Amino acid sequence: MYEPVARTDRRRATEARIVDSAREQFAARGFDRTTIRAVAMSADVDPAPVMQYFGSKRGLFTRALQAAPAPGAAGDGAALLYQLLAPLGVKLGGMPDGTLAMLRSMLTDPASADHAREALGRQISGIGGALPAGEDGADGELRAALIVTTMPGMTIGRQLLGLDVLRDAPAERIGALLRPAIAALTEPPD
Amino acid sequence: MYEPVARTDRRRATEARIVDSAREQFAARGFDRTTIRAVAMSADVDPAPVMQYFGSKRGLFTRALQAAPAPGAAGDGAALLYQLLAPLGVKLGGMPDGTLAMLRSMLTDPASADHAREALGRQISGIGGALPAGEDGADGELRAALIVTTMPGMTIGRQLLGLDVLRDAPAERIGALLRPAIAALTEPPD
DNA sequence: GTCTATAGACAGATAGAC
DNA sequence: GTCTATCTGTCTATAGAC
Repeated sequence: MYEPVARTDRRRATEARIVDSAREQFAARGFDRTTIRAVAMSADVDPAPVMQYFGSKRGLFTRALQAAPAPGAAGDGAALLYQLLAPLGVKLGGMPDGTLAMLRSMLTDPASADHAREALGRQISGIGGALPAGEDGADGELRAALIVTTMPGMTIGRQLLGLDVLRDAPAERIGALLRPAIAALTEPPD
Repeated sequence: MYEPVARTDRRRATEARIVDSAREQFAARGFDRTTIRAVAMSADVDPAPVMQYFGSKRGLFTRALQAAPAPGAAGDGAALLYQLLAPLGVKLGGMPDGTLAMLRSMLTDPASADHAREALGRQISGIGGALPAGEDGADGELRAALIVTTMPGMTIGRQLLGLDVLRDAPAERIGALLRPAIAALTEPPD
């Protein structure tokens, strides 16, 4: 009761350190191969408190993902162009660790797959709604899906697999090359 | 010595059944979450012979991948267009299980990552060499990489994550929409 | 040759000492 | 509140019985 603030602060700092370490490891190794023990050691704490704080390994994973802003679903036309490029990871030269953690685990961990499906689905709906519909009934959602899936494709090649050609290329160059391709998908087929 | 053929045939048939089950499971769950036990049960054999036949879990995984033809590196111009579309999984409406197994595991299993890196690298080199170089020195390899990484991106969305929009769309439609986008990447920037 | 039984390792989670 | 020690379960891999 005499130093509640200091104690709470220490606790918060420790939690933050654990979450940071966890996010790095989840991004680097995926959910399954990341161990509570390794995270604790990296954060310089013991494994027991980690369980105490977050309840379970999955709880820690969820917290690590939450720290990174989930790709939103801005709806208006102005946000469209931003949505086309920013999520591609081109602007910042790389996706944040939280997103990488989700991408890394989405193919092997069902919960991560659900998370990814929902996040990508939101992006597809947002972009698809803003795309002009083709006269032949071609709905924009499919074109939006193809645009959106370009993000994980390139991010996987560039950051997760580390393909030399993609990793060495400056972000602006990639953006410049990608822009006309995305534009082609934006316009309805004739 | 009296029925060597029949015995060998039985053995071959059993091995084939095991490899088929393994390929399905590796494609569905990835390397880590696939267990020898589950594969054996699915193939209706006991786990012990599986180890006897393939030496290790990794050996079984390798065999399961080998069964599927690795994306080749055909070099001439005629193969280029085929390389652009066939690996996209559009033609056949889906990638074979062996490829899905590799894709599923490449983000969490280092050996699978190496395999994927090499396979994609071959495709990039093959296509990049055939692409016309830009006058500003923009090399074709980067554009080839962006073309090639479209494959895992779309396949992940369509088959591994199972995004509704992509899964429900007919393959020809996807191909038709993708063609102009790929064409935009094929031509050097001005 | 095929299968039962087990060894050995390592994970997540928990209970109790300090 | 923090950590040591342990429990429980699951896996790969191996050795030995039939």
